Amino acid sequence: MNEPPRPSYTPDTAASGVEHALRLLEGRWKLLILFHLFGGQVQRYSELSRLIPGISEKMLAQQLRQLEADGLVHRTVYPQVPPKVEYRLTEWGQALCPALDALLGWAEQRPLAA
Amino acid sequence: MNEPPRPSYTPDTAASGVEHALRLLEGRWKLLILFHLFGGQVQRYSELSRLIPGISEKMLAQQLRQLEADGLVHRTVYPQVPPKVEYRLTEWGQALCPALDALLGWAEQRPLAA
DNA sequence: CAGTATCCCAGACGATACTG
DNA sequence: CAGTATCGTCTGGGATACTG
Repeated sequence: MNEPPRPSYTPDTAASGVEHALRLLEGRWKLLILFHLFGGQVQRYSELSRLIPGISEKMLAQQLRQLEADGLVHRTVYPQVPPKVEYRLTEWGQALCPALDALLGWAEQRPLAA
Repeated sequence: MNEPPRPSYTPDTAASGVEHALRLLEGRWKLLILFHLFGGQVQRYSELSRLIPGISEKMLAQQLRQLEADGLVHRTVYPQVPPKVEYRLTEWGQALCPALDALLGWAEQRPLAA
């Protein structure tokens, strides 16, 4: 039999690191937003609003601001009328893709309901 | 230059999958608990309570029940006095380890404060 | 030892209206 | 178009006390 996977880090150090990281992704909407920006996609505010049904304008704006403040998303404002704002991932934001891919793989391994 | 990583899945399918998976890990404590069970570790309630400073008994019990209901943690009750209950990860729970490892790697890549 | 029960609060989230 | 402002609700989580 094979041993269960053992993390290379210690629980204490890892906990603080991942916990902090997970904080940045918390909430109902952030992952959804990020998914629509993966692969270098550039989206406008209204486009994201359309792509994510059910999100309110308040939440979309709020979550985008937080993602921006946390360094995951880059916001570009074009000073024109009507206004135009584009969102894209930062490099660090893009780097999240493999991790979420792994998480998705895990989700798919889920055994049928116990 | 290299292209940004492009997920193999579409945002729509992936979003529902990862979103659902992330739901199981939501909250302030679940990751901490899981970390202390990785590598096949078996812990008692009181031990977890000691290992995770700041968690209230209510939250520890509540989160453990949810992890159990979600199929991540296995709970063993020894019918004796005083009571003894042990917690360990299920196979699926152990399978989460690489994904969190990836997430930790991402967290460490974080650029210095913008 | 391993929990439950109860009360309480802050913040997450939603709906709607308004604005540069 | 891309947001803010305001209000109300719901739930995650903390503190404390009690129990089989």
